[in-house]
Amino acid sequence: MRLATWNVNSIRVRKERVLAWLTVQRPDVLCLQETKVTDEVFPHADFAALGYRVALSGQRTYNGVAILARTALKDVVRCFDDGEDEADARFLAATVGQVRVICVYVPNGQVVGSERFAYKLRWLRRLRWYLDRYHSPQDLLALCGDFNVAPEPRDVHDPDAWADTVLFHPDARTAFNELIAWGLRDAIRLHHQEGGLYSWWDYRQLAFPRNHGLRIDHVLVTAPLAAQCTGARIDRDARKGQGASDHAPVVAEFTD
DNA sequence: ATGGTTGCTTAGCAA
Repeated sequence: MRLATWNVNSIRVRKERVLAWLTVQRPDVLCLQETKVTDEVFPHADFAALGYRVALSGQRTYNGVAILARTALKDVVRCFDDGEDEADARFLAATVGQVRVICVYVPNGQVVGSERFAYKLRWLRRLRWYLDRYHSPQDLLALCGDFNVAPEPRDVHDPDAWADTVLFHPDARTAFNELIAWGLRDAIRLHHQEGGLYSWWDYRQLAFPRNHGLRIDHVLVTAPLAAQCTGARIDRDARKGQGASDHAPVVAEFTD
């Protein structure tokens, strides 16, 4: 199984690029974030033509997540079901084959100390609660998406400069680590230990050509799924050129 | 210290 995650920053603007990427990469599962469209507007037919089925939790203007798969998507869930009001479409889970796939778009947090940052930390804790409540670390489970957290200094081009920002703040890293501590492995780190592997580059200041990036998009897997993980990579090429998302896809491979 | 870019929506916000 080939599993990928990609923050596309508007499926409307990125549709042709995503279709072209699917045609070449042929993942079995693709998790999308920031689709920015309601479910009625999502271009189902274009993906169906490439052989993909779709599970959606969409929203106008902001957020929006989707899971594309070449086989059936079963037992679709769209919220934590923890009793809290949730206006944002940031969570989507579905079973593909034997694997439970969870697609998340973790809140960015905007500014450290803001209400949005508190919401980000709270959201990560709710995600941990969801795993405790509905899953076991022994499940075949992949938690994929844009976490808006770079876990370690080697995941940030300039850790000192980014330490006070929402993407690399100690509180965000702690919340992320508490999620990992439930029983998850970072698919990229199962296979690559070097720094300089980034999944997001700001549109501004020529950040991409300078490789001023951060690794904030992740495929996190339970131990049983980690045992089946034969490789992982970030497709930096997908960030190149005009009309690219500011994120690159993360791809992981598993034996069946 | 600030700005810079993109997308959605139309001047300002979110990222």
